[in-house]
Amino acid sequence: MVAEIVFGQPQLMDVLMAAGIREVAARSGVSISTVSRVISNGHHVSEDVRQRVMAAVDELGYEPSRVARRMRGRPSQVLGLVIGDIQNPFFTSLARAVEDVASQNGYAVFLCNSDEDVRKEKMYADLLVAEQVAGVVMSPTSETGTTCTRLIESGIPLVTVDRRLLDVPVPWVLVNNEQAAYELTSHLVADGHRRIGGLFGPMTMTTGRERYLGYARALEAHGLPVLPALVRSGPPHQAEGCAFTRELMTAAEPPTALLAGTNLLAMGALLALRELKLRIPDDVGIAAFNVVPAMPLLEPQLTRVAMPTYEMGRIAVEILLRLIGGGEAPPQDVILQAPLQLGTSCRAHGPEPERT
Amino acid sequence: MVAEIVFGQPQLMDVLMAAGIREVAARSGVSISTVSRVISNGHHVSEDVRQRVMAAVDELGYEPSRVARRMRGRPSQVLGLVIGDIQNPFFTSLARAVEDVASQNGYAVFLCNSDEDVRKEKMYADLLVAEQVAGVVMSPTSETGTTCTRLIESGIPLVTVDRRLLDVPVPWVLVNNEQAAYELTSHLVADGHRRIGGLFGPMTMTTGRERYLGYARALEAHGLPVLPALVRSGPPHQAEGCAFTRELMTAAEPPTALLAGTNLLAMGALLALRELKLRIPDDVGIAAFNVVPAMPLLEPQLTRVAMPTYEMGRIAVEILLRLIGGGEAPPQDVILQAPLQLGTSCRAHGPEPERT
DNA sequence: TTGAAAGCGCTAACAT
DNA sequence: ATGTTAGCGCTTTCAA
Repeated sequence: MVAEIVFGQPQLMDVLMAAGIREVAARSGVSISTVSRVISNGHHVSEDVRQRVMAAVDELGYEPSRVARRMRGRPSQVLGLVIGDIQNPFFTSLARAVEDVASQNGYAVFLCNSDEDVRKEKMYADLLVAEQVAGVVMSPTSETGTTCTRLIESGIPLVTVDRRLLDVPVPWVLVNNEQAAYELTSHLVADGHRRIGGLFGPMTMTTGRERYLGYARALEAHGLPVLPALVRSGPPHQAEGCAFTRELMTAAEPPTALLAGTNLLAMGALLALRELKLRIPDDVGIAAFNVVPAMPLLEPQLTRVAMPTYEMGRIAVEILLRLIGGGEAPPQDVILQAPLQLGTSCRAHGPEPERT
Repeated sequence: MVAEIVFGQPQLMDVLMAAGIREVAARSGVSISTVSRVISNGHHVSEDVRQRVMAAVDELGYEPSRVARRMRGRPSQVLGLVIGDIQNPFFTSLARAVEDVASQNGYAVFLCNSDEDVRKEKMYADLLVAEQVAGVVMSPTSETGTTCTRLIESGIPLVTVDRRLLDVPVPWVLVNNEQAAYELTSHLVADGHRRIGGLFGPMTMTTGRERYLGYARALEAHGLPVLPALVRSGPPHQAEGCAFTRELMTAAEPPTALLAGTNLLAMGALLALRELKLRIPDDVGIAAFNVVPAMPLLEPQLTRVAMPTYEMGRIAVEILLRLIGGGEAPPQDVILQAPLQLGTSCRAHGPEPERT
């Protein structure tokens, strides 16, 4: 009340220019350190002063500069998210989870698409250091943490999702890839398939390798051979899913079913099968990792393991925040289960193909 | 060469600790201001010194703190992207474009999901001010720029995409919504439909209103009445698309075709039609704005206008960067065309429904 | 061409 | 409980 009169009518101008801590101090008649105390923790300030300062803050629409705070070594309120491609539905959902948990805790997040390119990933990792982010969630392109050395040296907490780094001790959040692949493959076998093609991501990544191992282990467990001719591995994109499927299905002895190791490989496979006029599941069975958003519209429904993408993102950030807070107990690595969901895409065949 | 000897062997330690400008200065035997000049613009430094400094930069793995630079009022290398929901495929594609162009120009981008919630949008707008971002791309939730006042006062350039702000002069990038809706509707009419239902986003947003206007104008142009009973408007989500479609199709006099005003409304409509066991296009025709990623897998292919989402994002950032650079010519608003793509989802009906 | 010094907006010792 | 002061890592006058 009184203050308004004492300080004349600078309101109009002050509101126009983004006010700093000094303006707030002047307006409430205290020093800037008192203002800092009020807005930082509120300790060691009389109620009277607190009120006056908060009033000035409101009137001036003051917001402390997060940049200046970071300069003072305060943990910044910013996280980095490094993923392959936000357009991959798997990462889209993950990103949403990360942003949700981050914003709930007052953090903003940098979106970084690596395109599975090590150089771009390193560029972003270094940028995040330069931006002094408080922590990073990453789905790394390579199994070695070479892109993250500077990040790690800087002491910035890092958590990986979906994939692991093998040479640095970084907490991770994954699904049980091998088991999920084992279950999917076993399901196809139980449905009567004997020649099962496998489409996988690169064997240089934990995901591709582990899923392949689950596939191979399942075949062996059922006394079936693992035929290299039926296995394809490469960049986990739609184009490769298409190409691999065309190759496999137009070979002399095509498989009777396919296991698609990622969502985009599955998308590509479905497109190729349509192009080849092969019906699902009559001509070929298919089971897949992960799903696409339009899943409910597809006919038939795919038998699949549903990746807990949102959960993975949520948990990763929670671990990260604990690390940033200087967590007491060392945060654990986390393995989530990816539940098998039955569709109608791999109906049992007879041991001999039925002639029509 | 010489420097390596002169300065002993601090390499090991220096590399471990993230080096600052001081370490670089010490190592190259110059002052920090010289180092700054070298890494900033390179002006007014002798070639000899430049070389020495760059060598030290390399050896120490020095990267200037982007935070400290921002403190000095330098335009930061950070953009903000405020969208409804990264999980909406429309925004996913937009975000990818924004990140692409941004990273090509050395910018990082904050991902901000507003959930079409004015309060969350304002929270983010203020946060972006506090982070001193260089500019913001926003798809605003409201037609009034109330959430952006502080942003605008701070002089941070803003460009809106897909939607416009009516009360503040902010450049925008849109598609010609009214024309696109007109074309889609005309197409349905040409295919023999007389009762065409319309599903739209909120009429409080430019997109919803303009698309409704195009729909209404097309009906009138063909001598058809605009029946409020056949029009629904609400949050442009899948759930509403479902609910609206159920309402319309189970009414006493259901429409013979639907116009879906957004991608998620279309998704919902397709789900509801499947649930109601209505076949497309035999039982009901449908035409839609925008597409879903799994579009190529859908049967039948939808007649639709393809939103140039990536283009919109790209152009928005280009305008933004020009504004940040203090562009000479005032950047124009941009209207993109959304091309009509024909599918088989609205096949002509006879004037009288055929009984089976 | 180079260096010394001020200061961006804030926080955290250290005084009072 | 409050104020004074010294920086955080850089850029940028201003001198030399």
